[in-house]
Amino acid sequence: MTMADDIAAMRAFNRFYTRIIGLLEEGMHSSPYALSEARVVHEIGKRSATTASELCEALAMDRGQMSRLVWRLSDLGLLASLPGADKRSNNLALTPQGDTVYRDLNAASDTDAENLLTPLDPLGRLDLVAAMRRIEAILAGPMQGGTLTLRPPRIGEIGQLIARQGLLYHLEQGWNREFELLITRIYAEFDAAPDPATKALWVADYAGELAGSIFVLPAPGEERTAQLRMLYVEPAFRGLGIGKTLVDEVVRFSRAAGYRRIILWTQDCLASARRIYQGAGFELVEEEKHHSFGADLNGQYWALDLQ
Amino acid sequence: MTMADDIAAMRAFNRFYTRIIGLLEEGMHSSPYALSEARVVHEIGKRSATTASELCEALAMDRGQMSRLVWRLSDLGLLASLPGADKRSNNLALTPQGDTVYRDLNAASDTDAENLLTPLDPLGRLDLVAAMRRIEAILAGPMQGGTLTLRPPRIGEIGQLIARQGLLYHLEQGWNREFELLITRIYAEFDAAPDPATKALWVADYAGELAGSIFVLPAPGEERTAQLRMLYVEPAFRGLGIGKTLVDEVVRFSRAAGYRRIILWTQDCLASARRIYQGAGFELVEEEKHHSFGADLNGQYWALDLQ
DNA sequence: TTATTTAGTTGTCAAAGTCAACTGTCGTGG
DNA sequence: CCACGACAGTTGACTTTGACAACTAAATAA
Repeated sequence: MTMADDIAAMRAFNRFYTRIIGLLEEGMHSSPYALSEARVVHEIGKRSATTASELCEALAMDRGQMSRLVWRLSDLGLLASLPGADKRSNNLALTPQGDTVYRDLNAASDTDAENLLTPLDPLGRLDLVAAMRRIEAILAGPMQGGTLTLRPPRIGEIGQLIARQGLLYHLEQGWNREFELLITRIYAEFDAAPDPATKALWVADYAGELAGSIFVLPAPGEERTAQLRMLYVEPAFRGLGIGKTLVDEVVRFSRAAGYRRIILWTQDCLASARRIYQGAGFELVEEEKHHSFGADLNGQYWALDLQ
Repeated sequence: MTMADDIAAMRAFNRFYTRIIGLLEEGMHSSPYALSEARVVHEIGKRSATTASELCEALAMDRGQMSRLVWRLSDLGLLASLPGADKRSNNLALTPQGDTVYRDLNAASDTDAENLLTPLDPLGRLDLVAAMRRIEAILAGPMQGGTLTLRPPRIGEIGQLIARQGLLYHLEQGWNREFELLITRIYAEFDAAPDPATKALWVADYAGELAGSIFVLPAPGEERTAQLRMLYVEPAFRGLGIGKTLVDEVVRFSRAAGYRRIILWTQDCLASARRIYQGAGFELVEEEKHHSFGADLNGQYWALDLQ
């Protein structure tokens, strides 16, 4: 996929979605309030109290226009402006009537959105929302206020983990489909491994997006030793401490499950992973050159003794 | 994920993307042409020749507005209107100067889009474009003019196939993660199977979207017998003959590879798949009740003799 | 033939958006 | 402390956009 193709696809989507947004705004037309009025009411309702200049900022509107809009909405009784500490600006808030208008507008927008969603089958809805979330996450950059939760994988996410890691290491490290095959086997083995009390897989869920994962299971042939595998963090969510959280969780779980030692295998080209292992107390046990996934690699065995 | 969550996510995306589109249109401001003029030039350039009413239709504009716009653009020398067979309407086309303006506007829009794409890492770009394609495919419904191609899977697509089928059959049939585990193993086995001349996996690519897949490999323990597995078509792309195309390709390949017989295993609850197998000449060999994937199922063995 | 639809033009308005000048108010550096 | 620049908001004058209706002329249907 070349840059020109990407640009063409993006422009096609922009044209397409401009129409969708146009359709949704058309719906607003039936309300007695103009679009800009509705946008202002919505914005104030969301923040519950602001100043005019903040509204200009948020809605990308002219100050003059905003001034007149505030007047009109105040005349209509939807808006109250009390002078604040700073006598240059007024604190704007919705009156009770304004609040009902806000709710009405919200309800109308909700049904508009619902009308787009209802004709879809459940899978389509799931996909649509996931794609929208993804676009936001990618274009807005690492979100500020997301919450991180570790949870077991949902159905379909094992496949996603395989797909993402196969693609990711192909792009970042140039590894070929041998690697995708390997991790497909690894995940199949994990699922097939017997005792659920000694193994666990966590998905890092950051603001609803799949941001990373890790799993741990008994190391083959070694007593009371756990094997940490498949640590991975989405590029878009790096630098948020997700990798550390995942490894810490594995260590916590392994202790609780009665393991005495955790081992792992990684490659020295994966620098940020190595830093996380070091930070968690792992120590390098052995190194070994090998040729895999179409690349010359330096495999590393790390271990952590749990007292 | 409830409907209310989906609606909230969709509205959040709409607000977000309204801003993005606003930013892109801002870029247009630097050009000497107004937004509506640019849009008309772009639309005519795309179709190379049209009438005013078609433009109104395509751009959702008022006829009066369009009439004046056409006049202005004609005055500026960008547009030529020759009377057509129907003397009520004029055929509109860009003059050479109009065409250069069209190209300039296009180039400007391209760089605007490029500016959004360049800060992204390759994976982010890939994801973004894929997500945009997906939204278009879902909201626009089955596209009319897409081309279907069968091709080998790209890196990362095996994982996608696992994810999609795991999720799909969970939603449609209520199957649990046992099924996802099974197909993870099946794909791992396929990849591990030895001779590449007797096995093949196809991905159905419809207009750039992953629309379905299938694979074939030697049946274990039976001489010169092929096993067809994992036929699947995305719900959004059903009714386009993709399933039939995939099965036909398997039959063609199996013949060419010297197989004498193709067998497959399916469940009777998968009605549309059964119809495709019947259409390709397969015959039901045996049925067997079993409990798998958290459901009571009726497994069916089908076979096709290749003369 | 007449009636109706379709394509396009023109006039009139209101709303939306732009620009610049203007009044107060705030905060800071000399 | 006070002069000055920055900031919040207002107002006037303007352009652009969009919406609606009345109109002409050609095409099409009854």
